[in-house]
Amino acid sequence: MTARGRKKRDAIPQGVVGRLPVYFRYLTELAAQGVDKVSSAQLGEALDFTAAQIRSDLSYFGSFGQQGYGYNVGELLQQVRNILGLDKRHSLVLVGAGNIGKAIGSYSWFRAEGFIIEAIFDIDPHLIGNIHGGCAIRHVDELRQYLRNHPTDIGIIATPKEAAQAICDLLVEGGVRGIWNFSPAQLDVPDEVILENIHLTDSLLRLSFRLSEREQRAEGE
Amino acid sequence: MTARGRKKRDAIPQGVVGRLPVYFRYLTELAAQGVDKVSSAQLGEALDFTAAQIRSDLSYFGSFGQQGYGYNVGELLQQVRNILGLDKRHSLVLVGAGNIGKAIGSYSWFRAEGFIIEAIFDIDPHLIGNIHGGCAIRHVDELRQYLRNHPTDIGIIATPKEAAQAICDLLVEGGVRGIWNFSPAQLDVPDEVILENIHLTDSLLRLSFRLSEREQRAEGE
DNA sequence: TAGATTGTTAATCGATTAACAATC
DNA sequence: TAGATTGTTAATCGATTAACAATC
Repeated sequence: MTARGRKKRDAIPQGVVGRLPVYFRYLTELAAQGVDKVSSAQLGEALDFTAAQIRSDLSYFGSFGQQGYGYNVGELLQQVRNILGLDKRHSLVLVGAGNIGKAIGSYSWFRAEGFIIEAIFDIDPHLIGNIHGGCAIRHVDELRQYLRNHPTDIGIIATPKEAAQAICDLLVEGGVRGIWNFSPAQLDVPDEVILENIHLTDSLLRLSFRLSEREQRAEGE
Repeated sequence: MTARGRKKRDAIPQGVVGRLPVYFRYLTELAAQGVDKVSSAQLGEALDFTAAQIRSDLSYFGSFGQQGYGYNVGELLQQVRNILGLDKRHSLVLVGAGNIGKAIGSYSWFRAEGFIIEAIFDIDPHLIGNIHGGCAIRHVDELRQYLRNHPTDIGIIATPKEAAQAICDLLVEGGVRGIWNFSPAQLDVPDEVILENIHLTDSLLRLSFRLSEREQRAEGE
């Protein structure tokens, strides 16, 4: 089966999807430094993967290198950008204008890469009308109507846990194709909607686990 | 090899570590609902894992169930809490009091579970002295001295990318055992320090990737 | 006791890596 | 051309799952 053949048929494994952004970040850095050539061995060294894994990952999407040379940084970066969907503009709505919502809304990287927050919603009457990053904050009651009039790719959920599923349902009903969830809730979405979670507490618990694992190992010795 | 034998010897696989916080979250919910019994089949159904995987995961740490009955929710939750290290208090410092830093600092869940932010640092003179969550913000120049006087378990990095590695080095030198990194930087830490990243941009890129993957699949049909 | 469900072993599946022919 | 490095195949490794004896 050819690489191109695989592209349309099989789903890309989780592991590969997880590494693509890492490649993107590093290639961006190399490009900024003016490096114009890189081999899979060099990439592997820098990112702590094996060279074989990098070549294997990239081959899911095509043949971007040249035997005896390696990869052209600018060209590979462009390919990875396209693979990640950064050649398209994405429209977003942000629900929840609390601390996390504000932090997300003010991250300029997103906008620079084509992820445009078109509207912000909150339930707190005191916040309504405030301008945040060029966006007026609207009442969450307007969300349904807004989505009817403004087709939206991605809904960001930055509400408390209790509100998250209801907001998620509204977003799905309103036709978003992806949900970026910052609440600690375990959300239910239909198969056709992509759910990506940032579970801060899970992350801290993994860290905590590994700390005690280390401790116990140290004691055991 | 017995389960208890494994505990001290082998490292716990990534996958298991990733699922433990999910078990913890769901068991907490069950306990709050007053449920007192649960089987691996029921857990699997609710969390979308196989029953065998849940039993296998738990068996790394011991035998917490009873044949013919299942698991006692309260008891299992307590065990998982201990496994995750939630039976210990953890001291933290937060570096970076911008939007993300403020969001993290105001998450009350952390404190409730024993993760206490003891000090906050920033480089902006305008912020120094401000009180945030009961903590005065100090200048980052004091970080080294602070860590000398206050042994600290975990350092949180919520600075811009450019400052992250330098802060990381200071934290490591100051003796923290874990780093919780919110900057987009790819940090270098020595083997004995645990690094846990929240890479927001990677998360958004994974979502973006899966959206275009879907699109292309839809077109292909 | 009969029914249910654990903890663990063996079988399966999938992902990673080593090796190498192809070729720049 | 000789040296280097790709893309891919086959071998290896590890994680998941099915099955079941043990037993509450």
